[in-house]
Amino acid sequence: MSGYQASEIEAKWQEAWDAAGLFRAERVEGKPKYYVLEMFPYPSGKLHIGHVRNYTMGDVIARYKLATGHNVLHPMGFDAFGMPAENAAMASGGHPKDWTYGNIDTMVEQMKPLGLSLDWSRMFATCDPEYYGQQQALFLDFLEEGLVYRKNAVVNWDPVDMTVLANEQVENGRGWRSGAVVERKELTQWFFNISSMADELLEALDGLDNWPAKVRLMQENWIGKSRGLQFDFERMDGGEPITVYTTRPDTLNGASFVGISPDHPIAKGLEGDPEVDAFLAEARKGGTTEEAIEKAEKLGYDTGIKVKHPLTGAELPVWIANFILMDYGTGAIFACPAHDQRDLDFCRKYDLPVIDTFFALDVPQPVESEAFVPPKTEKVRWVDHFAGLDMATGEEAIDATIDFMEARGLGKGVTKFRLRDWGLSRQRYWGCPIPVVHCEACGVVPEKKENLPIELPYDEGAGPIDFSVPGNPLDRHPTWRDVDCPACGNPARRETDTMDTFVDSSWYFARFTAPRAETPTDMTEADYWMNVDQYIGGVEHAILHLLYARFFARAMHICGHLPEKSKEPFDALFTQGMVTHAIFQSEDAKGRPVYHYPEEVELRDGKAFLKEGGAEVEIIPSAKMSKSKNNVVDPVTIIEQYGADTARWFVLSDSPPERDVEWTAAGAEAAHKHLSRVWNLSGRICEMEDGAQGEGDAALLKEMHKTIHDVTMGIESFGFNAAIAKLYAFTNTVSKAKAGKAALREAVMTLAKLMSPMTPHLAEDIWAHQGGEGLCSAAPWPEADEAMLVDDEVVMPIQINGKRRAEISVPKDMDKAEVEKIALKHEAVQKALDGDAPKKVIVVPGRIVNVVA
RNA sequence: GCCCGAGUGGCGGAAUGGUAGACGCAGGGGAUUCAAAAUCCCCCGAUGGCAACAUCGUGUGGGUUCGAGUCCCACCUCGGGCACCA
Repeated sequence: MSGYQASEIEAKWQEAWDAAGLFRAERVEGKPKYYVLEMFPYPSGKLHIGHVRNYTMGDVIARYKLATGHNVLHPMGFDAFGMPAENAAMASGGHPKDWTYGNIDTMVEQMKPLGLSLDWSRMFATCDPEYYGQQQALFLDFLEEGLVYRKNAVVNWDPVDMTVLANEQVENGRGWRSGAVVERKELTQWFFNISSMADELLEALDGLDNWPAKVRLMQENWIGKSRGLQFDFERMDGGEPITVYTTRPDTLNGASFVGISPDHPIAKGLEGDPEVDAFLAEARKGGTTEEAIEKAEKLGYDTGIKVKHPLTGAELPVWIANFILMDYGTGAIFACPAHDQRDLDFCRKYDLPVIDTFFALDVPQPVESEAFVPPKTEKVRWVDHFAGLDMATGEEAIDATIDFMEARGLGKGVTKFRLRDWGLSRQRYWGCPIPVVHCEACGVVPEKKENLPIELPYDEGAGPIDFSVPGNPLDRHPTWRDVDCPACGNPARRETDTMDTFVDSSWYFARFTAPRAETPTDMTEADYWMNVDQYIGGVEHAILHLLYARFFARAMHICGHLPEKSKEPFDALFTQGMVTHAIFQSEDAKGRPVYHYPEEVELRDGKAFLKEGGAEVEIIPSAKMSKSKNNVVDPVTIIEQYGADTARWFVLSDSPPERDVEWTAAGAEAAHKHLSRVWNLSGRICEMEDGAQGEGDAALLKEMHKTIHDVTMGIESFGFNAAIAKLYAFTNTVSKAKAGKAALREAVMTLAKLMSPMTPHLAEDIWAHQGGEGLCSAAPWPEADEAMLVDDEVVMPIQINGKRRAEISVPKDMDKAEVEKIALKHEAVQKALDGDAPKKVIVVPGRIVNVVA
């Protein structure tokens, strides 16, 4: 035997699985199904080791479920629309479509050698017209149900390039290409009415027991349900009252001004005044992200308008402030600087009054430069509170205030959500066209379904699809825009905006259940395969993607494309960490950083040296892989060097799956050595003489059952690293066991089966060598014998005052009193007690004894 | 700025509120070898001690508990998200 040759083994078994059609998913009524899905990749060009980890995790689950008798659906596709394809076209010419499909081919080619148990027959890319045509059909259905509508919203506007920018294209408030200061500009856009489901999406989080608590919490905060007070400020000049919404009505006494958004109708009404225009222009500078708005310098403009405080009758000025969002509440607030840091900074800057409305119980200090913002559950002392409160918490005061205002007809308790409607229009080429037509006579007209898909124009060669000029090529296309109105037949213009790529990824999981259907889904298939039993992906998608998909599933149910049970489409969610890698960095003569590829570097005693020249380089550990830092590990290289099983084993072995894992060459080497060890072990067992039982048979069997139990639990609970640790330990046990051939053969075949979800090729090879029946991948999962899991004797540590001082070995079932008696007789305990009686003795059966002296 | 996580030996990490450091890497010692590679065996948190053992030790500071890596409060550092990156 020549040793473990991964490349030969892996190709051979992949062919065998293919030939057996092992991973082809077909609906079998009555057979329990299991749908495993990893978030599908963006076709960036090359497979990343992070993908390998992600898909291996899903594969472990898929293969395990196959072995436990499930009909497994494990599909793969590509999230193929998006900006990088246009950026590539901008940088080096070519067409986004060619770039994208080229990348998909490469990535599929790189993915196949990993031996993933995927049903490749179901593969699609979201840029396939067959897919996005169905997405257009969904859009039309949503439109009919009132789930899509048009309104104005702000975008990042580059005033030099005259184009809309993505947040990513805004760097420090400036356009990435032009360098011009970005402005916030309003545009009419399409919106999904996700806020109409805000309460439902919030309530349903409670039912998602198999989602990480942190994701549910993040979504809860994002939806941001709040109860507050909505009320009017009368204008002294008799104009339309200003309606404000506040979540802190209890601080109404401390109001020092009323603030309105630069996009508020009153602010717009003042446009034309050069001073106002100048301020609004200034206030609209910068990007649209909440982060940019929060961090921007707080600016205000006194409109000169005065309003009357509804309770005190005091006159308050109305200011336009750049940090007030038109999208949240009513776009108008009252500011209470004493109890809000942002308001306080603003008031100090513009010399507005600061009025304390409550003080801490112990030291009543007036607010100076720091706002007093205690938790809403803390009792504070109120100053002349209108509802007659003296000592009360913020929560109590808020309720009392709302009651007080409602009773007098001055305001209304209102529940609002932070969640905004989902703007889906993108002024870009490489996305799903929005299937509507603008007609002068008929207005916005939906396309007829029989005209779908509305395909993107390809226009081979140079020409209309040109990215050397800023803006959307569809918008300047000479012919694509021109259509006849589907309603009246007169000349009209096609909508040139395309859909947000989040739309593409909001229903692909449903499409996988019937990827070639002539409608978005096939209800028979959807009813059988849905829901996704286990969804796996990065935490970075905790909010947007997962919330949008939840909305889409509900919307699809309303339109009859998904069953009721799929309103929550993902039964269980797991969020995995990234794969990181050290950066090897030195400096050039001018002190600029130079990054070295891992293969250029040699490691000795924890230090890194250049292979060429031998100079020492700095090691920066655990950095996110990035092309510009030269620390990307290419899975293809790893597979060529060690094989897919080694790569799979390594990415699962060291770190817990939800955390980042650091790729190290030493770790990969070690994983490969271990797999060789197992392979050799199997070989040695094959060559043994038949016959005699070994003295270690019973002990080996016992360890085997414990390992089955631990590994099974490990896989079920996503503790892959811990499961692998048990497999290491069991390998050591088997190789040291003084057992007969039959027992060893059973042990190593069990080891192979337990390893098969992680290292399926190696497992298959060992299975065949040991004469296993059929394919290892198709063999049933072993079951642990409960009787084998318990030891008759247990070692119990004895603590004295919480510190471990001794241990005793007692029968497993010995009762507490007996254990206590033995423990107290122990010399260490006797010594500690020094003749006194113990104050207390705690015996936790089978675990520990603690003597309090 | 706001929301959510994470922090344990030289390193990756293990540990239903119950013996902190399983398992792996690196390192040290030994066996084998003419020698090396490969392989196999043993040791391996810090400090003190020949040793038995003792003290300290899970980012920092407090707290709850017979007992805290685990629960609570405050803080520090790093990571994710902030609605047009996917």
